[in-house]
This record gives sequence, structure tokens and C-alpha cells, in this order.
Amino acid sequence: MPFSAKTEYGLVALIELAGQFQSGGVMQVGEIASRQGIPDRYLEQMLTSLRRGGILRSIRGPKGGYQLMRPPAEILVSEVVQVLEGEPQLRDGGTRETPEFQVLHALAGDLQTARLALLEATSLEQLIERRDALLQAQAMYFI
Amino acid sequence: MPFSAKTEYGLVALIELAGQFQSGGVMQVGEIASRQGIPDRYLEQMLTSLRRGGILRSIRGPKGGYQLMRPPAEILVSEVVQVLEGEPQLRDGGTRETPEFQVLHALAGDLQTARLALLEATSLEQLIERRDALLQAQAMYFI
DNA sequence: CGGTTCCCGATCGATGTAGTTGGGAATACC
DNA sequence: GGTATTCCCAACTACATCGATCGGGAACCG
Repeated sequence: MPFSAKTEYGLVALIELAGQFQSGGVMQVGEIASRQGIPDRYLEQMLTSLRRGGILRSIRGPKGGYQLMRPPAEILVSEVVQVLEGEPQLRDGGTRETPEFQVLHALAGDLQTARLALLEATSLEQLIERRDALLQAQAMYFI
Repeated sequence: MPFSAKTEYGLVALIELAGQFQSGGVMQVGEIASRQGIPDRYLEQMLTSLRRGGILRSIRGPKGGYQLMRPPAEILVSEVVQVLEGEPQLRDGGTRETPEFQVLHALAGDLQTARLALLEATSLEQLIERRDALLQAQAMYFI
């Protein structure tokens, strides 16, 4: 499972917010959490990270909530993952550098590169497009 | 870091064994472990998994050790990873199926597919080729 | 028979993950 | 101005996983 719960919850919340971006686009933690069926106090932490990471801004008090800082097209999944997952904090790296390990680390690098490429190629805007396409397709079954 | 220690150690051991495959190719746990600087009793567990997974066979008693079951060209990294990592045991999957989550699961699927493609495209034979190329390149610096 | 090697399973400490909880600070509204 | 609402900050917990260690048993060779 490539995404942790943290990342998944954060991205889901961002997709919701991105869907509302045209029309002001402010939503509250509790609102998002109940729509998605996830613990609100936990989601709050993700939204805090995203705010600190410059992806969201927050409004306090009644009628407050969260809002995207930028249009959905300018927010890449790679950035979100990076903010929520934090630095991968590489392990020792230096010891155990037999040629066999080096070859594997090169392969591991290729894997990370491929992953990053996909995540950088995906914006929130694309995710809402896919969501809407999916809803459209599912509506077909009811005709 | 895409590979766990388990996977990394197992693969390193297999690369060593693959390098010896022509000439009988039997090596002992302690031998591999000390060459690679990893705990032998721990590596033993990985080799046991690989034997149970049909990738290695073992020979007991003095002059025993481990041996590849098949030529290195027929052992893919994907298979090794699968054996060492085990089934990813998917979480609930069914609850929390809002369209937003579905879109993310699709993206997660794409990531796994990309990863798998790279791992399936890499055999032990290719890894020993890369290791030897790397040794060759490093030898250049000493001229 | 005796040493060598693999075999099997339990255990352990550290770390991370998912989630809960207890308050505090800003803001809107009456 | 008071009060309810919302975000803000931080500590804490339960649990699983990971990397590793350990004790002892079974096969095999000479």
C-alpha cells in the first residue's frame, strides 16, 4: 500500500477542498471528516501539517475552516506526499557498501525516481477530474 | 527507502550466489554474512524464506550451504521481493469507499504497477552484470 | 561418534503508525 | 462583553512491525 493513512486522509481532504475551490472553497475539519468517514481529531493534524507546509490556509472562529492556498492545478501530489510523509531520513548509508549493496541502492533509486515522476505528474485538478469521471461512469449503471 | 533490510539482505545474498552459479555455486550463511557485513543469524531467516519460496535449495552438514534452484536469468527481483515481503495483506477495503478514496486507490494501484514493472524487468543475472560493470568502472579510478 | 551446517521457533527492544485526549487561542455573533 | 464555534498545540496511548538475538534440534560428513 503505497500511501499511509496520513497521506491518504490528507489527499482526500484536499480533493474535497479542490472541488470547492471555484466557489470560495472553505470547509471545516468536521465537515470533511464526516463526509469521508475518518476521525476528525486525527484529520485535524494532517490539515495542520498542510497549513505549515504552505498548501492550506486556515480561518478561525465560527464559519471558519480550511482553504487551498493555490488553485488545484498548481498543487502536485508529490508536494502533498512530501509534506505529510516528511523527509524519509536515510539510514546510515556508507557502512555496508559492498558492490552488491551499491547495485541494490541504484535499483532502489530507480524505483523512487519512477514513483516521484508519477506523483509529480499528478495535480489536484487531475484528481478531481478523475473523481468526476468516475462518478459519471458509475451513474451509467443506473440507466 | 523502497527495500526493507530483509529484502536487501536477501537480494544481496542471492547476488553472491548468482555470481557463483556457474561453478557449482554453494555458499554458507556465515560466508555470505561476513562478506556483506550483516548478522548471520538474521540472514539465515531470509535464506530459509527463500528456500521455502522455491528460490534456493539447501544442503546440510559439513560442506553444506545454499544454492540457487534456477539459473540467475530465471530469477526475477519481483519474485524475490514477493517471497521476502510476503502478501501485502490489504487493509479493510470496502469501508471508506467515497469517490475520493477510490481515485486515490487507483493512483496507488498505478504506483504499484510501475514498481512491479521495474522489478519484473530485472533478473539476478542483470544485477550481477551491473555489479561487475560497477567494479569495472571503479577500477578505472586506480589507473 | 563429533563437529559442522542448516532448521525452527520464541523473544526482545526500538520505532513508527493510527488514533485519542486535554486543554488553549482566535473569531463571530448576540 | 459573553459565549459558542472553530482552529491550534502538544502530550499520550495501543498496537504492529522491524531488525535482531538466542536456545536448542535435526541432518549430514568424515
